[in-house]
Amino acid sequence: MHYWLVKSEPETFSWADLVRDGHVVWDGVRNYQARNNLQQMLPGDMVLFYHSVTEKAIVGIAKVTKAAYPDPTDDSGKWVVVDLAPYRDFKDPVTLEQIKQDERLAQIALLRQSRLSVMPLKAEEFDVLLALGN
DNA sequence: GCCAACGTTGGC
DNA sequence: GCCAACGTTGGC
Repeated sequence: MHYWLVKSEPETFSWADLVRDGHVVWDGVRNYQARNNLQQMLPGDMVLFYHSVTEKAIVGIAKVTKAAYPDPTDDSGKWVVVDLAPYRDFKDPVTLEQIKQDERLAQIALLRQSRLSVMPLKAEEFDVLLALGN
């Protein structure tokens, strides 16, 4: 079991959209580091869902339902997607501000590499965020 | 709206 | 292979 965090602008695709649809093909990733992370995801892995730009908060937990396969929106064959399904809502969204203020999360990739859209989380970080989010 | 941090592109 | 120019992301 591994833990991950993905970002999405809620105006483009929100947690509510994922809950409504029941699943999503996580396509459009065009960054090598993000792709490498996608390739390591396995079914059952937990994925925290972060709303960037307007909300700046983690709002729910998704699960990987299908491991990496070629991105159908890409002709070059270089890029991959995974399938995600909603798993749990965060009762209390965990804001970027909260994350910054929690010393246990000082090393989180979200803060250290602000532009990365798919990143791994340590189990300890996941546990802290889960507790904050209820 | 601005800008820092990065990633990519293309000329040399 | 280097690096300047440019584009994008995302926080502020």
